[in-house]
Order: sequence, then structure tokens, then C-alpha cells
Amino acid sequence: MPELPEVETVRDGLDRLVVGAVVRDVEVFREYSVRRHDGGPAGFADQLRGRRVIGAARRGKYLWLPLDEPGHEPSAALLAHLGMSGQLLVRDPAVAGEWAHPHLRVRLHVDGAPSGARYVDFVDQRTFGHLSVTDLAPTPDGAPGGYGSPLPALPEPVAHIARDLLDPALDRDLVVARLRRRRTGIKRALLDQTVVSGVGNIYADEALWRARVHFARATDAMTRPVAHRVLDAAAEVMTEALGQGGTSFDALYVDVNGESGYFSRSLAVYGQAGEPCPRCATPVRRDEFMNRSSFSCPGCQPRPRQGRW
DNA sequence: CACACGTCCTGGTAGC
DNA sequence: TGCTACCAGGACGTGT
Repeated sequence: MPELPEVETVRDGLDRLVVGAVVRDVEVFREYSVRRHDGGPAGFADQLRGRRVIGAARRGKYLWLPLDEPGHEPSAALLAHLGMSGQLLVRDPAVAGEWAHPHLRVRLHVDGAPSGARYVDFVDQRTFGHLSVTDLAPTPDGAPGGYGSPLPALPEPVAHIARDLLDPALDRDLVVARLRRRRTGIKRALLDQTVVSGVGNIYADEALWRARVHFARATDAMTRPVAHRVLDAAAEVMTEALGQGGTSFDALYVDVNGESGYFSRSLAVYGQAGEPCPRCATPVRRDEFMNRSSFSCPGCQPRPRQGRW
């Protein structure tokens, strides 16, 4: 699943391979992939045609490409969320040949990409991802809108999303305070993108294992040091994953060149039910939680007496 | 057929 | 009591 490290891998790829390109044409093969957009797919295409991509920014799992507006400050961006299975593939058919990917949902035809690429393909099997063109609004704090953002601006649909753990403008003490004000379990809070963004099911489980904290630990009973330990662990595991190009155990995630990440080899608990905990060898346990799976080590992460599921 | 799960939306609750 | 902010859980969607 694309979480922060995977989305950052894609952002970095777009930054290097696509920024500077002009969108010549747009093909939408699946209307549902252009959700939340005035004018539908036709309006989407109209707003992109002729526009130059001037940056590649990310906050949490949201990714956007600010678009130039000659004579004005940029005020719009191509916004993308990869959902569970979305990919943005930068392609040059002269090198890699034409292809007909069964899950190709949207294709941007571009001119002038620094890589010489002609297509930016949005491929998405499970269709939880989507693209749209949205207005940019100034950030309340005047800082860049997100990681890699060339502007102190943010797409409107991202305004409610908190900064993420790789964002230099993130205030971790503030996140700890917000966590401890909540009356819920720590994993729920970590997955809530309005508290801190970028953490999904995989890295939540990995971070909690590293911090030796059970997923149901009540946030309002957590001390500041423990809350910091969890955030530090989350930042650490995501940074390591980023260094390896992300996680791709199910082959649904690949970077902009179609290459898989290697972090799946490093997962301690996620998807490891029954396997020995790398720290204490207790078999990893799988629980159903929030209509999804939760993996933890019963030895290192004992259930709290009064947890919040 | 159950399962994978990120986000949005809804209905309900807690607390002031 | 009334309001608001917060919280939990269902729906969405496709393919193995």
C-alpha cells in the first residue's frame, strides 16, 4: 500500500522526471478516477491542457503538481491520491514501447519533460485513488504547503490534513499534545490524518512494534515520553523504508519507473502472523481491528488492561 | 467468498 | 438543554 515512503518515492520521481513539462493532452479511461472534480473528466482535461508543471509536492499521502499561470501566482494544481493501489508511471514509449496496462485509468501526454518522457500514466487496480485539479490556498503558517512544495500554498482538499513526520515544518510537540488530548487508542490516532499524516496500516504496526506499544493503548493515558517514542519510531521506520524505495509486498506498488521497493523484506510484524518476533521470538499475532488487520507481538506489546479499540 | 484498506460521510456521543 | 467537537464505523471499489 502506498503510505508516506511510497508516495515520497513517487514525488521524488515526478520532481526529477516531469517538472518543467507541459501537458499537451489528457485521456480519461475511467471516470471514477477523476473524482471530486467540477466539470467531470472533460473539465479535468480542459484545466490541464497547455499547463506547465512547476513542482512536485506532498503532504502525507497526498501528492500535487502546482501548475504555472503566466503573469500570475500559481493558483491551481494537479492533485493525486494513490489510494490502495495507485501508481503514477512516467513513460517514454520510444524507449519502453507502447503498452495497454489493464488498469490504466488516466494518461497525461506531456511535452518537454526533462526525462524526455511522453506519458504520465495513472494506473490503479482497486480504484481507491483519484486525480483532480484543485485550487491552491495560502498556508495559515506561511510555511511551504508540504514536503517539496515550492510555494506556501496547499490544495483545498488537503487543508484539513496534518503535516507529516518528514515535513521540516512539523511541530512534534504539538502532535504529542494533540495525541494526548484524544480519547481513543493509539493506532486509531496514528491513522487519523488530521493528527499526523502519512501513517497507514503497515507503518502504524511497524512503529508500534518498534516503540513496544500495543495498538489499543489509550492516548489520553500515554505519557509524553511514550508518545514521543511512538512518533520517533514512526519517523524512523518510514525513513528507512524511503531509503529502500518503499514497501511492495503485493506488487501493487511501484515507483515512477515501475520498480518495486524492497522494504517488505524488513517488516517485523506486518503480515507476519505466526512468524517469530525478531526481538523476542514470540509468534506474531493478528487481530481484527477497525475492519482491517493489526499485527503485533504479544511479548513486546502486551495488551493494556484498559485499552481503547 | 472473504479479504486487502485509505478516505469520506453519517450518525451518535461526550463534555461544556 | 443546546451546542459543538469529537469519535466510531460503514461504504466505496476491484481482483485474487
